[in-house]
Amino acid sequence: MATIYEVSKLAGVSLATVSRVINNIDKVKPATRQKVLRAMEDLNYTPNSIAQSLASRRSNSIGVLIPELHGPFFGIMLSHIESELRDAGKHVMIMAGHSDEAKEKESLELLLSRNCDALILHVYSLTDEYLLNLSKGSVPIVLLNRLVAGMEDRCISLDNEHGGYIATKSLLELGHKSLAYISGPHWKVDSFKRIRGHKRALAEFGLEFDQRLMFEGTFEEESGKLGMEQLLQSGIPFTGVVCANDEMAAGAYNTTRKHGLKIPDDMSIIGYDDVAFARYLYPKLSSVTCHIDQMGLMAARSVLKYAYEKDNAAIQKAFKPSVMLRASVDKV
Amino acid sequence: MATIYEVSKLAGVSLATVSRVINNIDKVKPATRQKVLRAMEDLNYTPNSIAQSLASRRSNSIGVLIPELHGPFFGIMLSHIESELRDAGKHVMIMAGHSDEAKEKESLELLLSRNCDALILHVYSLTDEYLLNLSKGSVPIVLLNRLVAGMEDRCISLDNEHGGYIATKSLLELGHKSLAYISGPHWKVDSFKRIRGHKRALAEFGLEFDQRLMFEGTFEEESGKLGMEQLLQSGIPFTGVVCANDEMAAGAYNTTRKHGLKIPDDMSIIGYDDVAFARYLYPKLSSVTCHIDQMGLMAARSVLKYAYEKDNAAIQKAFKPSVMLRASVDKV
DNA sequence: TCAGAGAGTGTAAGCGGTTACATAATAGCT
DNA sequence: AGCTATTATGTAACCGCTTACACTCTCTGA
Repeated sequence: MATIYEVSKLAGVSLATVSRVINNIDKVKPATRQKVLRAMEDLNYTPNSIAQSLASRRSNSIGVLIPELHGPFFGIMLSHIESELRDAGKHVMIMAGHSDEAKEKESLELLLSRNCDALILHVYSLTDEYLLNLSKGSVPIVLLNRLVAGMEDRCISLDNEHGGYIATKSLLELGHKSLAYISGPHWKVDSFKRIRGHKRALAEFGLEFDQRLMFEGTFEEESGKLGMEQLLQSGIPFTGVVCANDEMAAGAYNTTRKHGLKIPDDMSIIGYDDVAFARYLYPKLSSVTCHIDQMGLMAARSVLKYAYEKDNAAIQKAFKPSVMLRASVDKV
Repeated sequence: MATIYEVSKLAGVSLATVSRVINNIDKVKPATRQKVLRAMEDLNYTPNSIAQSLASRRSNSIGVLIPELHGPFFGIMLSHIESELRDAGKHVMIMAGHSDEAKEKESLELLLSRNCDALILHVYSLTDEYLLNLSKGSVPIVLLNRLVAGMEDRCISLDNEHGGYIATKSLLELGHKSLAYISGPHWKVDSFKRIRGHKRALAEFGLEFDQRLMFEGTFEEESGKLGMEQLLQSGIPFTGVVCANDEMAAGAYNTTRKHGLKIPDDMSIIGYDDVAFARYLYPKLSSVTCHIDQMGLMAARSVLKYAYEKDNAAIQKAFKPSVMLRASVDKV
């Protein structure tokens, strides 16, 4: 790999001038610029971005820490973050935190030690306190799907309580009087809030929450199957089930059919997240759409604003999910 | 951020000694090591990996270039690459190439300029020649889902012709005599090879290939719908359809139902890739599984072998897809 | 007792750039 | 032409770390 030194020698100018040409800063006489470009071309030179980063204490790269690299949810988010930043000439360093405190911390430190200009964090295990403290450092951080007091302007958040509320409400409005709920792990704050919304909707319609119609799943398809199985066997009658994500809803479909029940005639089902495959299911799954593409986009824009002072695009911080009703639900 | 210099001053030793402690190389007297560790702790010091990388010309990071960040396929692959490498203390820099030559090249150069110790490339637009040339450079590269002559030992490849062959064959073995095919874009080599396998299976069973039963889709659900629509309207009778991926199969499900046909009674459908949601569909979608998890794993191991001389795990280079028959197909 | 070996540590020259500051070249004006 | 204000370029000190090499101490064994 050629270095800037070789370029400067070939072009007959100083290191500084080459650097100026590379970075397009300061004025360089057109003729000189040409000589340098020519030399760069001849040597097939690419600046070493590590060296640039060390010297300039900037890296043009944004660290992104998400729970997992797979899954329909994160992929979309990542994809939008990347394309927006790439269009702005920045690039992303992606790491997975696996919802594990040690790993999240380790990844975070690595991203920092790599001179990331900013960080987009979608983390579960790190505490509010830790994040708040981090946000006081010199590297701008943006939080995804989280709202931490004291740094609201850096949070792209989603109102999970509202999501749980509208999911349940949309079924109640169809006349359902008894609903089951398949939730995610209770310790996850997202799960917890959705449940709260569920209860609020029930209360609003004058219905009692029945603990026996609540199943705690894992967000995986298998637990949707299992949950539906247990709910049906409980003997408590219900005409609809609200699932805390689409995978579990897919599992619920499976069990429902196995019991000879028709969707939506005998059982209305609604999911959450509205991932791509919700529309592939038959009947098409109703779901709560979380605007993950938009959230990704806004995280990217926030970074452009806070880390690079590019303040030309509107930024939405707080998102409210909305319901997509499809063939999986019906009047009772 | 504290620097190595401050640590050395606080510990009362030289920079070199601190560096030795950090990297665990050479012998350092236990007492000295303690002093250094103590100082590091006190200053809450983390080595600046950019500087480490520049000085050592190594980065402990592997560049990964894939077509897209979203989609069920790439997510799984990425996920496996990342976890294997992470277990080995390495980390990944991920970029998306968007199947566009300019972007792929640009991303590649960025990864190189970031001192990546090795590269895992899943690219479509770069030519064999370019890749072969690249592989002669000093940075080890591993190719995913591609076989380039002259660098076979660096290729993790998948036999797409065979995949197309077994997909079709599995339907023919069930007694089908007339099959339609919904393919991906013909210019993509993967699509092309699968079609070739399809034709080979037909020939083997003494069946003529009928161009009118071939639809060129885009690998997206919508084109599966559209393709099935056109195929059904063509008037040529067929009892099964082979789809070049699962998304299009999902689309085909949709259209098939709309026409009042039952799956698998009236129409057998098989997909390709065997992504997660194939099992969520009803009836469960038969598919060709590509072992993408394994391919990701092997790519990671190859990197460990070629870039870090870790040669302890077996590496499989060539993969053959296999058929997963589920409820979406039946005897005719 | 002393040379030689080995262990432990320090010195200083990079790695490939950026950038404040100094200096040289040119342009603009009287 | 002469002087100043700009503009263009060069010089050299970093950025934070690694590492070849030199050096200083023990510790052996003859």
